[in-house]
Parts: sequence; C-alpha cells; structure tokens
Amino acid sequence: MSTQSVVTAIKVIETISLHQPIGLSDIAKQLDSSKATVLRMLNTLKELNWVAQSESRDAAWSLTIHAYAVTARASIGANIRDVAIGPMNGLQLDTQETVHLCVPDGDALVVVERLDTPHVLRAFLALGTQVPLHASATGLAFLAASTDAYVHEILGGSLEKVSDQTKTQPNSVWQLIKESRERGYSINEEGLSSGITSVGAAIVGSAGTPVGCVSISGPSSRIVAAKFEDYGTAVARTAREISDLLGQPWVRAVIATLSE
Amino acid sequence: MSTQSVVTAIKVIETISLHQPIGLSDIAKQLDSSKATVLRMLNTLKELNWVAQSESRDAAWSLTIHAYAVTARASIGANIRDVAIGPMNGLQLDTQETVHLCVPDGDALVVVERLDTPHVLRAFLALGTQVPLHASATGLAFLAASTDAYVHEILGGSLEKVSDQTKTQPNSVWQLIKESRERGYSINEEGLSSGITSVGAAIVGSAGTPVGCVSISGPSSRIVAAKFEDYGTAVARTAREISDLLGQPWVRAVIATLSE
DNA sequence: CGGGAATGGTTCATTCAGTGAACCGACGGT
DNA sequence: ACCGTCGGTTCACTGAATGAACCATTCCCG
Repeated sequence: MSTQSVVTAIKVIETISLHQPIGLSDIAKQLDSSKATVLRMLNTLKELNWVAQSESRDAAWSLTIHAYAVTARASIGANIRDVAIGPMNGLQLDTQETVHLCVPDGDALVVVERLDTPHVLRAFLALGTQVPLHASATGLAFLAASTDAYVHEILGGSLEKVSDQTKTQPNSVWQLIKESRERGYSINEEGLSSGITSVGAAIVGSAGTPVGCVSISGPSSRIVAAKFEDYGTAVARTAREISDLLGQPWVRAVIATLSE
Repeated sequence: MSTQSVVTAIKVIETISLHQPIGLSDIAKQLDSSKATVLRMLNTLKELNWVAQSESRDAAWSLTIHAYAVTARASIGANIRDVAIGPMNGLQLDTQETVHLCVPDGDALVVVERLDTPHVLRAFLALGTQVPLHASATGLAFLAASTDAYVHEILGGSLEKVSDQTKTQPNSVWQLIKESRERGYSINEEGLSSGITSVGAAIVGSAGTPVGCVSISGPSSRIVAAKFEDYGTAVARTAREISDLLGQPWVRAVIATLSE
C-alpha cells in the first residue's frame, strides 16, 4: 500500500544515517532498489536540503544539519528534555559525573540529553545513540519500572552481547531488574561498554508508566561499589524530581520563558 | 521535476516541526495540498515511525523521537560536536555560564550543543533552535569571520527585530561586526532576548572559513561590561582550541574511543 | 600495461502509484 | 436545528515513479 516512493525516500535517509558518508551503489544495494530510483530520491532530498554529497571524488552522501534542526526542534522529547535539564544539572554538580537522559524509541532507548563531567577521563554517549534495554543502567531502570509482561517480552527477544560483560541470559537480566526494583535504582557494571559503570533510575509519567530515564556514568575506577548507594539515591531523587515536574503543567511556561 | 510525493512528504515533516502538534486540515492548508494527499503522507510516515498522532480527540500530529534519533546520530554536526565538547566543558567550568555551540544552516545558525550553568537564573536555547546571524553573539562572531561579500549579503536582507534591543539597521550591525573583528570576540547585549547578554567567537575550519561558533550566555546582571574582556578572551581561546582540534584528524579516533 | 570490476550517473518505455474533487459522519458553537 | 469546522474516505484519471540496460570513469590487480 501507501506511497512507496516516500517509503524509499525515508529508508534512504535512515540508511545514510546508519552508514554516515555512503555511496549511491551501497544505498541501492541495502535497499534492494535500483540505483536510478535511489539517485532520484537523493536529488530530491538534496533540493530540500536534507542531504548533501561531499565534493571529493567519491561523491558520498550524508545528512545535513538542516535535517537535524527540523527534527530536533519538535519531537516529544523536547518537553521532557527542557523539564529534565534543571534536575540533571543538580545531579551533575553533586556527582561530578556524566549525566544521561534517555527516552524510549521502539524497544530501545535513545539518548536525548547529556551533561558532561569535568573529569578528563570520562564516559559519554553521543546524542541520538540507541541504547539497548538489557545492557544499560537506563534500560534496566526502564524495565524495572515497566510491567512484567513487557519485561518478559524483551527478555524473550534476542539479548545482544554489546560488551564482554553484557549479561545475555534472561535469568541474569531478570535478576538485575529485580534488584533494581528493590533498590529503587539500577546498576550496570560494564554491560554496555568495558570499563564503564552506570547508575540509573526511571522517570514516570502521570499514568505511572516509565517515560524516560536518567543515569550517571563514569569509568569503573571512579564509580566503585562503595559509592553505589550515594549515587543511586541521588539519581533516584533526580528522576523523581523530573517525574514530579512533568506532572505540573505550569513548568512548561516557566521553561519557555527562560529559554527565549 | 523530481518526485513531488517525496517533496510533499518532507514538507509535511517540516510543517509539523514548525507547528508542533498540528491537525490534518492545517497542514493541508499550509502546503496548498489536498487533505487526502497529506493524510496518505501522514499514514506512511506513521508506519515508518516518523510521526505519531495524539490519542486525544483532536488527533493532532507530531514528530517522534525516532525521527530525531535518525538525524541526530548522523549529520555533519556530529563531528564538530564531539570535538568541541571538551573545550566547551573547560569554558563552562571557567565562566560558570551557559555555553552554546552553533553551526550554520542556510543563512542562520542552529544550536547543536549546550552546556548549562549551575546558576538558578540562567539562559539557554533548546537544541535545534534557529538563531539569526545579526541578532546573536554567535551570529555576529560568524559574520565577523566571514567575507565582507557574505556579510553585506546578509545585511542587505531583512534584519528581523527579535527582541526590543535588536539592532536592525545594517550600519549598526556592521559596527558590531567591525568591533568583533578588532576584539577577536563578539558581544550581543540583549539583541536576541531581553535580559540576556552573550559573548561569542567563531570556529574556523582548515580553509579559514567559519564552520561554527561558541558562546557563553547569561542574564545581563551577571554578564556585565567589566567582565567582557575576561569572558571574551576565554571564549576566543575555546574557539581556537576547537579550530585547532578540527585540523588534527587523529582527534577523531581518540574521541571515538572515549565515547564507546 | 591493460583488462575487468567497481564506481556515479543517464535513458526510456511500461504501468501502477499518487492525485484532488467530492463525499461522509461527528463535533461544537450560535 | 443550523452552519462551519474537524478528521477521514472514496474513486476515476493520469502522469509520475520504476528498473533494466546503458555510459563514462576510476581504480585495482595480474
């Protein structure tokens, strides 16, 4: 059904997004589409200023800042992002570690905001990065705040081994989730990336369902077991603050004023 | 020519982006297109998970996080963003004010990164915000680093009055640009928003052309004239650091390691 | 060297996907 | 009860989207 030329156009965009500077033939190959079709899409998108090709000999294509700006200024995440930035800042000052804000996109989380640590040795994820639910502090916190039905749906799927220490056994992950529920915050020791430990907590909407997560991340040499409780309570408090703010409509107006 | 169904699809996306939650008829009206066509686009984009409609009675449409994630993880800005984050952090620590990173999109700048101040009273722009060249510290810095030909092209266009204090006379703006060139940094006193003063400097690429800008912003009560020079030299130094880093290819690899 | 297999890009006949006017049912205000 | 609006649907027409076959380059490897 429905407008397959638009479908291929969007798929072209998503393919470029995943493979950064990429050539015409490669895109056509990935989409199982003819080069002619793909090229017409690219030219149209170029006219619209959504893609550009490098002027070097390979003529590879990439997305433009314009495409980013269009999607960045809208999107549901904008609201939670603006509301969350205050409490996140406090958390960053308290812990001096990198703070991440993630929101769900399909069966994964996406990083939509980040505050950095002043430390030279640091951990951070680029904005827009996809984070798996089973292999991150934010993901575990999100699952801990989700229904058992959803958790088991995720655990029943394929649990990708992201780092050496990623737990890929449903039982092991389930154990981490149970612990997170008891504690009120989640801990992920090097499951997303070797050498990085994170502590996270879920932000819940008015309906009680999780709408996002915050976490702090740093090298395992600094985020040691002795600090888990301090960091965990701080993260959980921050998540609760954001949750509370989301429930109060007037916040939107105040933030709007400050950001003008 | 070229694939006008894709053109309308993208225009639908851009229209939604500008008007946040918006109804079917409004979109059709803005695009001078039939509701049937627009609705088919919306349904296609919905299947692709780029737009969603509120489940409330008005059934308004908005962009999804997925759309944001797709464009955020790619885009030219990603490189400069990752490179800039280090020096920006230093600047934030030194000045304790909000730090913005902007890159050009057409004849405007777009905010692609921000580091917040710990102060309660603060100034910030949402990521993805369009910033006019003539009415912002970043824009003035960008123009100061641009060719006279380009500056006059911009000054010859319409200079929108963004705030009460926005300078809309080409001569006045030209004066600000000249001062910025002499100083090495730009100052914008409440031209973008009443009560907010910013200091900015341009990041230049290997070809010597400006590729972006950094700035610090805060309430005019804190960013006072006596501090302009200190802040200005700090901002200029940061911009130079980023410029230098951009010239050194190896940095890319280091950042990639840290961000994993 | 020199051929072969990539690459980016073009052409063109076939056909099917995209188009908008007219339409429907449901709200919401007067 | 009316009118105007909303979101969404129907349908006949047609021109826009498609991919196989086609260049012109470049680059690699024997």
